[in-house]
Amino acid sequence: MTINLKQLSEMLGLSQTTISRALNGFPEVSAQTRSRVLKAVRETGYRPNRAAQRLATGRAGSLGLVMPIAAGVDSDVHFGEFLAGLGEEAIKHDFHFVINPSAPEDEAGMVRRLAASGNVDALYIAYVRRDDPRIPLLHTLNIPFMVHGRAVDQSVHDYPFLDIDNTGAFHDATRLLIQLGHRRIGLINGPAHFAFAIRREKGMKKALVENGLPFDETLVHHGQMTDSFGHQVMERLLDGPNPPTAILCSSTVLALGAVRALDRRGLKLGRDMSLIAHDDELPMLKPENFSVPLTTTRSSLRAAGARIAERMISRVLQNGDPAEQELWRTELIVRDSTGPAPRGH
Amino acid sequence: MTINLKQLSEMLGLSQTTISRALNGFPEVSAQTRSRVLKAVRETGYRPNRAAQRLATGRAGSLGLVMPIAAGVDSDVHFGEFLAGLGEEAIKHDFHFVINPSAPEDEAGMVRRLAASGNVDALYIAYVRRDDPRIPLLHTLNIPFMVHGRAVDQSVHDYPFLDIDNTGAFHDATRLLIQLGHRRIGLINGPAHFAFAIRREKGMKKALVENGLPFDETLVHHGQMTDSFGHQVMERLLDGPNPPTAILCSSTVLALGAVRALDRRGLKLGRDMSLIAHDDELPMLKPENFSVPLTTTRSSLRAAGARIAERMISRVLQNGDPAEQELWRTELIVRDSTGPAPRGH
DNA sequence: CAATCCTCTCAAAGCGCTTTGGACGGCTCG
DNA sequence: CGAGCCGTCCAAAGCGCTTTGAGAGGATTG
Repeated sequence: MTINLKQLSEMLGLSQTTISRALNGFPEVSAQTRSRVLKAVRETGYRPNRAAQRLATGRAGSLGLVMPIAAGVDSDVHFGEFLAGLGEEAIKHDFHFVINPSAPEDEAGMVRRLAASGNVDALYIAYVRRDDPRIPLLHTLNIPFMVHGRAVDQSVHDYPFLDIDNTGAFHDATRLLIQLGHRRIGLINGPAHFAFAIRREKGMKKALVENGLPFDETLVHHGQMTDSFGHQVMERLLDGPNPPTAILCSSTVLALGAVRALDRRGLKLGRDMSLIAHDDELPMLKPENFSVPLTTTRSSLRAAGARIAERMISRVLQNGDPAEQELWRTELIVRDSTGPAPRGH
Repeated sequence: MTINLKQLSEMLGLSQTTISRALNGFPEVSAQTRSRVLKAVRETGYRPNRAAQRLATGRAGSLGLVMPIAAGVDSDVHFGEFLAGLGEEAIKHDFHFVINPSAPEDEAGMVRRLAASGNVDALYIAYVRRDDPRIPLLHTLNIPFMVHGRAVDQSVHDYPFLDIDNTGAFHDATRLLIQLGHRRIGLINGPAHFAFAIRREKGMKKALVENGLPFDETLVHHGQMTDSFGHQVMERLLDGPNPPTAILCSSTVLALGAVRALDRRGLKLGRDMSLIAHDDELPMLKPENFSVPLTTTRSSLRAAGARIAERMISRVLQNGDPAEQELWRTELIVRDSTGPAPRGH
């Protein structure tokens, strides 16, 4: 139903070439012709067919991402926030994104198919694992890509990524707790196979070791970043033989559950228990709005999304970014959920 | 770098036609040839170029959605959950989706462009307004579409949608509160221009009227569905001259903030104040995990996403769905956040 | 044994765009 | 005045696939 180039060219008595050039800003079209074309486009509502455009040019303004999904698997709150950042930037350059849902176990296959399908200009991957097979795979695939995060033990190093300094963040947070006199510190972390979780644990461990404190594995728990998991772990820790006096949480969502467990027992945050959470700046859950405002390590997930889109797009448009690697430091924001360790410990 | 049909056909000494047919399951290819082709495909990693496929067939297995986005606008937690449902179903049919970010004020324009661009087979719209201009627009656009929700005052009625019975949900919830003896009931709702918010308010009003109770506008508040807004409204209501004894919340996220306001004042949920929230089944925030488990009107957003994908795909594949309209009833799940109205009221 | 029917394969057209390699006037310049 | 140039425009090729219409060869039929 929608009009195409050929029809438009017949209407105007011009060649398809001229119209194409007029639309794409080539200089060899007279001003008069160009405005005639633009007027006709406005009136007819003509839009170039993207598939044809892509076939002809090899690119069509789209970023690809694979979204891990499965019937039983929970969706991730952080995904929406990240997408918002990505979109915010993409819209400036008239890019859209193609989301391919994929079973978690087939992510590598989906990446490969997405790249070969030829309908994305660049690829994005996240939820990086320790030694993520997708990274070497992408290297062989000959398509621009960006990694959100970075692998831990891997021979491949020269790939473009944006990551936050997870180790540094949790190192700093732990050090603050130690300075406040805490000796037993718990960690409620994300799933153990994710690189960010590995690094956060590492940062915590490092600070403990630097200060001559033991690292107690029983205080560390990995799982889904949900309210329920935070609650469950906190309960378990409090019921343990020798509960910690401070807790690190990998997300404010986990903190939500953890705090609830404290409330239920009448324990006061910042006095009976200190807590520092990592804050991705989810708009629906602000650390300053907790009953006791939360001390956090802060880094905007949305800003990361925007930056990643920016870099992918500039690579696609050939404006550089030769495998640049970016590591963002997080901010340690001290609020009321941290306080001196209770006596008797 | 990736191999194409022509190269593959030369490798095998077969025509492109035969390979295409072998791959797409046409009967007129001998079993032997077919398996030879499949073997070669496996070995070379050949994938048909989607853009070419789309150009040739007119379809390419993609659903389009526009995502409202802007620099200052918060991302919506519910979006990710919905997307999960959509993806879960899409993957079964090897569909992907194309997300076009759009400034909220240009959503109609983006819908039009997306339809004309020809790179989606069907369109999805959500965040329906009272009299949403996108619906009549889609009607003229000659592309399959699905509306999540439905408009309120609109001359156009014959479009395919999936909606939940928002009026019924809040009617039932309100009736329960009235039966428990509540006379003053507050409502913390989503943004006032959204159809779902309008219907929820209507449902509440209806129950009040049916029971001869007055509808007090000062107890109704509209805004972003965030923790902060829930908290802010609850504080304001409690500080008012004649506070309600029960509250309806349009989301568990709003309830989160509202409950926090109650906790801060030492008010006990289910005793000093009753609360019913609408529950979209966000995995990160379960009503049964609140300090006092929440009574809710429940409906799975994820299931809605899956169903919408299913219907769009079946329309694209010509398997029917002649403008079918679906209205899902919600379940009223009674937990501990509702109780008899306190005496003295 | 010729006529017919399958079975399997192919060449070529076409989807809607971009881009290459001219072509055609009207200028300027020596 | 003819060579060269510039400003505009165009015809046609090509992107990688699907699909139409046909053909070659072998099997089946009367």
